Amino acid sequence: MASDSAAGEPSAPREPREGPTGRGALDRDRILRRGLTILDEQGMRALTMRKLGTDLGVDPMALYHHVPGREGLLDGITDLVLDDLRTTPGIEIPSTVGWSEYLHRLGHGMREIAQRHPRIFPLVATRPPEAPWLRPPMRSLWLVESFLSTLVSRGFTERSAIATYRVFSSFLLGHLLLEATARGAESAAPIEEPHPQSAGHVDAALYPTLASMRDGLQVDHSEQDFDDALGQIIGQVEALRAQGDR
Amino acid sequence: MASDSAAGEPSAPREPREGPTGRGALDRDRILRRGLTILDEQGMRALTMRKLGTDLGVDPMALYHHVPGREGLLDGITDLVLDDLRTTPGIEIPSTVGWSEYLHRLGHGMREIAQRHPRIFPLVATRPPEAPWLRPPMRSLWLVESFLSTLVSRGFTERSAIATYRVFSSFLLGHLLLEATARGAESAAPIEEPHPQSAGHVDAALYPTLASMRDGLQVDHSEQDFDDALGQIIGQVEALRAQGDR
DNA sequence: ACCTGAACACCGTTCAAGT
DNA sequence: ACCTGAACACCGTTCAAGT
Repeated sequence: MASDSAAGEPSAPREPREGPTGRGALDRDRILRRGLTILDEQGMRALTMRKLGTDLGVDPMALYHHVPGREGLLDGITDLVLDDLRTTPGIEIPSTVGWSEYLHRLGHGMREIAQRHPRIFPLVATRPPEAPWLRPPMRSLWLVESFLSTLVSRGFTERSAIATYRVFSSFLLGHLLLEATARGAESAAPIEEPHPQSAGHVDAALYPTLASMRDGLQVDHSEQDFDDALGQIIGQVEALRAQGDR
Repeated sequence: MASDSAAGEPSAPREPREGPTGRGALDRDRILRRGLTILDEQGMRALTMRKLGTDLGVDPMALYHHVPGREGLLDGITDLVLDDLRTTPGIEIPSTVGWSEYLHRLGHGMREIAQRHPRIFPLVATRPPEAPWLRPPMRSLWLVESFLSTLVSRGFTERSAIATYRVFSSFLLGHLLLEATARGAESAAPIEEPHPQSAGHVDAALYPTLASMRDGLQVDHSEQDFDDALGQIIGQVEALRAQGDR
């Protein structure tokens, strides 16, 4: 909910400025947030340095004074989105909860972000990571730091904390990415809709099983499925923790 | 191994043609395969309609007679890569193996694809799915059909087959995508290398836990980790199957 | 210090014209 | 039927010039 304040209609937030090009009108944060809402509303291809510039009432080339090109803009937006996790209760100050509650909140906090920004979430998995040497690699080292230090302070050995990071991160990414692309494709189609009528039709001759199971396959249990899977993973982690260093 | 025959050096397969622009020189498959190797070797941004055209010794605009634009080109390449699974033993003719062996082979077959094409694999998760109504959505319906029909023929109920599809697909995607971005970032950097010397350095003041665990975090256990996780998932599926319809 | 405007080197795609 | 070439409407980015 925190970041959405900047994602509303472009009506009110223009007020405090003296004009579209008033002094102080441009800074990195304002650029990033405007880019974020364009991405949310219109998708990847609509986010253009030139359009973003004119959108902010400024010569497009002025952006380069605050942001290191388009690539850097995307990285900045991705980090901005992930930053919302910082204010999630139980992650902000993890010392108040046990490790399994921490994992639970982290999982659901991350899921909320993926739901809020389905068009952007794939970037979290796809952007070049801040620490490429990390296996698996990750953007936002602060998140990994928080993750590991929380587990260690709860009695995990170094080894089991690392194993947990690996199990948990790939689980989370897989689940949320699939959910996000489902939602992204759904809310997509600003102009593009390749098969408007064939949508949802399955050729029963080619794919008999698929066709007969169609009803079951299209029901959306994602909330329930996610929670089940999260529980499974936490169970696995419990086993990891119990066997400690080996 | 099957598709690599076309992805190798451009020495032998050029023979039957009379010249770079000889008649019949251009067809959809040749375009897709050339695009695939460019993507593998030079990454996303290097794949340009214009460059692909001249690369094939043809006016770039000729491509549009065989491929519906760049977006369609990417979809075609993604499908081409996934098609390699069709020849994987145990998936080609699944009736010869049990369900757990099938899942095992499917998992490892998919992993091989992700390893072979780390720059392309993210597209599998990211391209608009062929069946958006499917939860989770998926490209290549044939794969889902094969998956479900195999399970059903091994005695899975409809319900447990669907549940298995959900558990398995998100597991597989998460693991392989993280591995692929690791490899992709590694083999990337054709020109771009933002932090050549800071690479691998962690600020111990900012991230003390990360810094102290560095050695353990950078070891690559991915083969072992994948196999372990695959085993876990197959165990979960066993439980799903046993409890049948509910 | 920050913004501007022209310029450069590209893109994807359409379409009339060729063969 | 297939390929070509010019054209259109865009891109990201650099850089000298303004204020």
